[in-house]
Amino acid sequence: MTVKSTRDSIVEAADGLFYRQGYEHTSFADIAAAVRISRGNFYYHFRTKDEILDAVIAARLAGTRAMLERWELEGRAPTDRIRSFIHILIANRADIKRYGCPVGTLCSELAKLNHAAQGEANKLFTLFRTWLRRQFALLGRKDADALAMHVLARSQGVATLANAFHDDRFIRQEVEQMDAWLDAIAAQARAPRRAHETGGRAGR
Amino acid sequence: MTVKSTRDSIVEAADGLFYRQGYEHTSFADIAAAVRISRGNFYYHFRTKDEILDAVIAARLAGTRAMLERWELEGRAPTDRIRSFIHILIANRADIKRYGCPVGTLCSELAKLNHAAQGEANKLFTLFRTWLRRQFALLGRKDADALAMHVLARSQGVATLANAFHDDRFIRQEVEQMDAWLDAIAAQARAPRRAHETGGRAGR
DNA sequence: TATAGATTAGGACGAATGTCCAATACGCCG
DNA sequence: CGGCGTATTGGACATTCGTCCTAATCTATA
Repeated sequence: MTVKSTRDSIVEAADGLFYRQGYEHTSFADIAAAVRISRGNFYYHFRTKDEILDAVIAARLAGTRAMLERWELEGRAPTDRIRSFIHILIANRADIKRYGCPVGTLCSELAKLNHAAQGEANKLFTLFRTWLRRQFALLGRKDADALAMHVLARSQGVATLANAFHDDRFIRQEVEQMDAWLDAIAAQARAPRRAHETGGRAGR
Repeated sequence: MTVKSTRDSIVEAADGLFYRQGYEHTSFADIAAAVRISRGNFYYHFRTKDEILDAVIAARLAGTRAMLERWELEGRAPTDRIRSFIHILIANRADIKRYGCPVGTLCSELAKLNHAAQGEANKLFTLFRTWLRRQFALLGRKDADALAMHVLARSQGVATLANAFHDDRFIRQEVEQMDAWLDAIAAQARAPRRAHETGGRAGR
């Protein structure tokens, strides 16, 4: 890996600042100061703030895709892979407590701003959604999409509350529950005849 | 009810704008225009933007307290009351799809701004949390707080994803699941000896 | 009606913002 | 070395922001 280009440095710094301070609250000056370049140079690479946002979202999409591919290779069973997803709540708990979920908070902010990049940002969610859906489908679930949305939603909720209450134990508690829930799904996949036992359309 | 005072009109308009556009993205001029008063008059009632935010949060806290008391009176059994909470997702689904949860999005934004009013805004969550906890405690649950946080988290997650995907069916689906989950809890409350059957520390 | 206090209007202020440009420095190839 | 395209600099710009002040208007009481 060669030396980072200025453009990449800008995107990287903007990414972090957008996450920690929000998109609108981050100024050109903030990013330029973080990269230690002048605002003029900044303008050479990106003509508008929206362009930076587009680049940041594109970078996040690429990063997410790479991460999902990694999980796909590392996890043998689909349940292992889904667990990889659930456990980012643990791995990133320090940041989540302080800044919430990078995806959820960005999409929420852009929705309020009615920003043109809303659609692109939401693709981050879609990426996780389709990936999770495939994993559940591999477990033979007809309701794979509903399950994927369910896992996504619970993770989002945990992130939001962990952010508000700065509560570490709560995160672990909820992750434990989601693990148990996932175990039940895995058990159903091995003995599909008794799937009705746990009730609920989405396999709870 | 007499004519609304100017101050109350300001708080009401600011409340709506903060919800729909976000706190930072809403300017003095926006609020003044919504109330149809001059910025000078505005300044007479509130000297800083933070003061308006404080007033809006105070109003929301009062409104929430009143709503919880109403639910307390209307619902005979604790499960009925908890269901009242869950079903605001349905009642407010139009707004939630467009702007997310008023509490969650405000707290998230203030966290990123590292705003002084974070603590007050989080009290909105605490209000729901303690109220839900009491309901679960009335059902004889030792893990009432964990259950309260669980319900809160799931609602937050549903709101966030409904906002991102503008999905109505998803909301109904998840509410159905939460209803079923609540029914199981109610059944356990009636037959507490078999509570271990559904497993999970938080009574899943 | 006169007067004091509360309310409203409209504009001024500096700071910060996103955007843009002209001038300079750098690095590679002839 | 000379020249050319890329990269970088620092500052100019109009606008908007939150904040603040003064003058005018309304309202109620004496």
